[in-house]
Amino acid sequence: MFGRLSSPAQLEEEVLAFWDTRRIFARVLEQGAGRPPFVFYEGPPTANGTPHNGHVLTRVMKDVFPRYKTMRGFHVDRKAGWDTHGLPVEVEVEKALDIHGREAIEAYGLEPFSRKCVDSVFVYVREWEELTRQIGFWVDLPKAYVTFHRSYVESVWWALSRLFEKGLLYQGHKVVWWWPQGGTTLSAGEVGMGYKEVDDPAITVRFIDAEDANTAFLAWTTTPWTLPSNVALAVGEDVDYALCDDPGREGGTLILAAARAESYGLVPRTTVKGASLVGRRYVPLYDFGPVTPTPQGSGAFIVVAGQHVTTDTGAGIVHTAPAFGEDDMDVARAQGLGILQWIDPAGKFSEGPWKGRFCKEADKDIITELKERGLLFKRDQVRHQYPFCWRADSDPLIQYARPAWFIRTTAFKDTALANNQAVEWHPEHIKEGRFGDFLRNNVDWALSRERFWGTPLNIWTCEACGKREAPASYAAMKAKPNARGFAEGVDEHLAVHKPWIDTVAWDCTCGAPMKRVSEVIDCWFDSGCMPFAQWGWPHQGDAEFKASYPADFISEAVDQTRGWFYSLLMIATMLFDDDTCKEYGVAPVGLPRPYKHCIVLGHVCDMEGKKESKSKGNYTSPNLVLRGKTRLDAFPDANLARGTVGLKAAQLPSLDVGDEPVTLSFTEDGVSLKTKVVVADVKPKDAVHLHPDDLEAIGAPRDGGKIWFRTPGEPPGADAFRWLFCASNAPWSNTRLSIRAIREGQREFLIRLRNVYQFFAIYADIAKGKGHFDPSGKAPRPASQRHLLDRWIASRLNQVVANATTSMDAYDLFGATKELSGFVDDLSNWYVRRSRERFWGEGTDLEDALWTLHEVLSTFARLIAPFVPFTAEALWRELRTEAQPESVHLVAWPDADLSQVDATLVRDMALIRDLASLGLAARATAKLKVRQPLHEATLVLADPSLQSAVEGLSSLLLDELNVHRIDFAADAAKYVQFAVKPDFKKLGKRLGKDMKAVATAIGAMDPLAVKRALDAGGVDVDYAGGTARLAPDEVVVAITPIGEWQAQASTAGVLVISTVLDDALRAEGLVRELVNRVQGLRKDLDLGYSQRIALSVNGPAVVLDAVRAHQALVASETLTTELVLGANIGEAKMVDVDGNEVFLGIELR
RNA sequence: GGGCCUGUAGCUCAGGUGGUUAGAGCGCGUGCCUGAUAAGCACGAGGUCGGCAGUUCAAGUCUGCCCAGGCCCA
Repeated sequence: MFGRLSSPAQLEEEVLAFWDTRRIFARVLEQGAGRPPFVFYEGPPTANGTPHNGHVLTRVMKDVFPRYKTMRGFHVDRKAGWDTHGLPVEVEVEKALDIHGREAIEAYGLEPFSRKCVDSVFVYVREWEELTRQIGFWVDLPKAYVTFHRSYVESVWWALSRLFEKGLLYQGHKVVWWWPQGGTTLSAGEVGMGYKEVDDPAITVRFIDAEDANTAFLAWTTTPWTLPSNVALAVGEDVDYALCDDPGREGGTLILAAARAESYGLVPRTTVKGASLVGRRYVPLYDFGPVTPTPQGSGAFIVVAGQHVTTDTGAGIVHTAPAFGEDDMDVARAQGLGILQWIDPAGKFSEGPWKGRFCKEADKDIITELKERGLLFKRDQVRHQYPFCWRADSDPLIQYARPAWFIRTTAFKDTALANNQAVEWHPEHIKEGRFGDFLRNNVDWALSRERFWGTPLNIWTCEACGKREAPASYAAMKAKPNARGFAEGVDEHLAVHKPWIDTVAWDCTCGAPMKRVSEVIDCWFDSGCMPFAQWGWPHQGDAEFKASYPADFISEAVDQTRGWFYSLLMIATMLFDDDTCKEYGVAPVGLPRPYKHCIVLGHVCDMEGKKESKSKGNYTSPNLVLRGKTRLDAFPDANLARGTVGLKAAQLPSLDVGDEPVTLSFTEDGVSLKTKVVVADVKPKDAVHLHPDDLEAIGAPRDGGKIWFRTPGEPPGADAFRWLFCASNAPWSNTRLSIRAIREGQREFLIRLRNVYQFFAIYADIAKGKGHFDPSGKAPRPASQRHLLDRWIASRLNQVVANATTSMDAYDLFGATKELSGFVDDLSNWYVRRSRERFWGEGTDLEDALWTLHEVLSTFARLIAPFVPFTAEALWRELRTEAQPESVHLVAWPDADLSQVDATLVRDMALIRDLASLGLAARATAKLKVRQPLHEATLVLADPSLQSAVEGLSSLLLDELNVHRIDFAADAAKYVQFAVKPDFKKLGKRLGKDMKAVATAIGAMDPLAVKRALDAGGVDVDYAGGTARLAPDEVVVAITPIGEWQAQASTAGVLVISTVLDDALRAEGLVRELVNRVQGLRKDLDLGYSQRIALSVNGPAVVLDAVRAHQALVASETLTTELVLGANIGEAKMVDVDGNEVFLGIELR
């Protein structure tokens, strides 16, 4: 028996259970041992948040290609990984502990804090593992690498140690968003949470020219407290600057951007280019102390050129205080300006008259003081968005330069660019666009972070002589002279973290103690070390590393361009040059490294095209797609009506349930309640509102709790989800996700395919029961001897195999899936549709049909396995023979057998399908339903040479159109008129400018005459520029129907149906109607597909006569062994047959 | 403000190297078929291919500028 396929969600659970009990994934890996490797790197996700739809996309992509390559004969190791370090982790822990800032964390204790971080990174690991399983992502979770594990940290240390030894690590300043009251850096995400609209002073200040006390530069700022730390003024080199009379100073001159003069009420006297101002010196506003020089020098108090200068606001001359702005710092670094930082980390002035005052609070006094000195030109106020601490919202954040460690990546810019050249990016534009651009503008990597939970920077400094060392491992530290302070009795992974690592010390050669710097590192550096750190290399895992470097394939979303794609490439560029490879016994990898192909994924968006985001709530939980249920926080809301559930407005379109109710319950199998979805002011993420009485009704506490939320109908399941991401558009364009879109793709592909299988299963079982079909036996006939339809579908299948293979080898997923959907359409809407009667028959043709469909389906199961692994597995399980592997994922991807491809047949069949369309359209216009047989259809082909092709396949056309005969019109002119036009593509190249004139000329000629001339070998066209002789293949002859014929036309030709009905045809039509009614009754009675019956037909003579004339047909179509006419048997039912009252009786036989 | 991407039917998307009836699915309307039924088929309505210039015999396709949206940076 061929089993029927379960509903998607159930089918998927069954397949998952099968994979588990039969260890299929493990066996796939075992089977791959010894095969050539295809290397895949998992970009580690972080498990301290729930997985969302974007992660589903990534995981699908990371699954499809390894599955494909496995089936193509490669060994694909798939080591999972978890990203566990970094600021987001700390933030989550701070939230959980309700503390914030350096002091609060230190007060809480660094040891328990780090332990909390470890717990936090795996809070949602079960959700991740469950999603990974349900979506069918095969990845080796038990062997996952974890970035905080000691072996991983020590690999990162090795990398840093190498960079240190090469002199590529240096100390400098990095401008960060700083929370002075908390003494902490905030992440970009945290800064984004704290923007408020505030009023700030906006002042324009005179900077007096050092050479000419009458001239002043005007600069504008909203942070007066940064003025004492000014070191330069920046101008745009191409910007026009105006010299104006200073209304506040007799004989004075002001310089500002010409475009801004009017807004200050100033009239330009002359203008000069910014470039001519560069190098002018000015008098510092204050003198609190010397400038701290940068490595390049300290040429402060000078006019410099800056690319960031705009003339949108202010004076078009930018006050530059590198300690308090990133652009300013960049300029300072580039120009060797030096730094002034008269604000301490607590945000207070460290020198001068305002010493001890909080920076922002000193603004007023600074302005007053400048006014007294005559330096204030104008005072305004601006209302703008300014960030505050998201936890303490009265504390403003400031941009603040902190000492930081850098990697001199700029020294590798050229190599990195060359490396990038060798990477195959999908889509291609990333190479020169987003990524190439980023590399060309490379700045040194700011490596260190003044935080707690991260890989500790492994640099130790001697307190006395300043000597520095960067040991590459824990063991190397222990081997140092008088090494001490190693954590005892602490988890080995924690021991390599703060604070335990901070006590490790040893003696310098000078005898003084060496202690570690306090910083941890950017967690992007962690992830970029993943190719070797996942194996703990070079301290361990030598064979594993060497076998898996570099990667053939990685894939992540586009936001990783500056993240993982960069860290991987830059670290590999710096560390794995040929010399290093030789030193470590790694075969030189050359370029690219460490990845060859990268698919850059677009974002998953809502139906408005907005990126799905947690805070907006404009997304659907993947669980609803996969299993139709998810857990949400329910909050009581007495404003809601009973029986309604409140969601965020943004969630409604994504949920896409329309007016249908959703079902809520407290426990998974508990009391359930159907509720209508309404909009409510829901604040938290993943939450709903519910009336307290409703909460109580389902057994939940009245003040809320976690509940189960179920959507109506069958959930689409993992394969439908995967198929959407594979087949709806190219992976790099954004996907607008909705349940509706998932279901649409599901219907078009999965359900259609499933229907074909169910059809096969029904008839294969019947035939098997009669001993007519045995898939484990030998096929009765080779494919070449079978029916045209069989040969056609085999041709199509092998074409699809060839094309899909080519596409997948080129990483063109979308192209491959388009081939597959096209094939399911061919299979369902033509092969099965036109072959139905063959499956009802018997004998060799039945066996051929069953064999063909069986072969096609089992090959197709292999073809779809990488994309929809569940459906593929279920199909394979039903179709495979005992001798074949038990899982489709243990089988090879099919090879295209081009000897089976009959390209002419494929072309001819396309023509027939086109003609069938014409016929159906003609019938529709004539209002003749298909069940009514017609005498004939007359065909005029645009290309008469195709006549024999049509004749060969005409029986298909006869059946599809229900006509008795096809005529090829001898005199085409009787039915159609001709129109001729040039083949623009062919002629355009030859004629060039004359093209238009020739087209006009030929259009004016008698089409019939042109056609005859062409038939005779060519036509001469006279036009303004002379005479052109056109060959037959340079002119397109189009035909259109003439007169009132029941005709339809396409480029293939014209098809005319005869509309004349006689009594015999009517009788035939009646019989087909009657058969249809009997089949309906059989179905109502739920009769088996091969159940024989006795049938009585009683009614008007016209019906009885018709049936009498076609007794054999009626009997065979309805499996009637006894036909009674003009009397009733059993409980006869009245049916309508074309307006006739007919009684049908059925009894089993 | 900069970079990259996108803009084609009401919606979601296809449309190598420029070539003259711009396609599909969904939705809508009409009709049909069906012993595959959680289906299927056909027909119809629906398009100034974001806008404006330019190159060309010929532009959805190439170039420039603009507009709108998305993402990443500032």
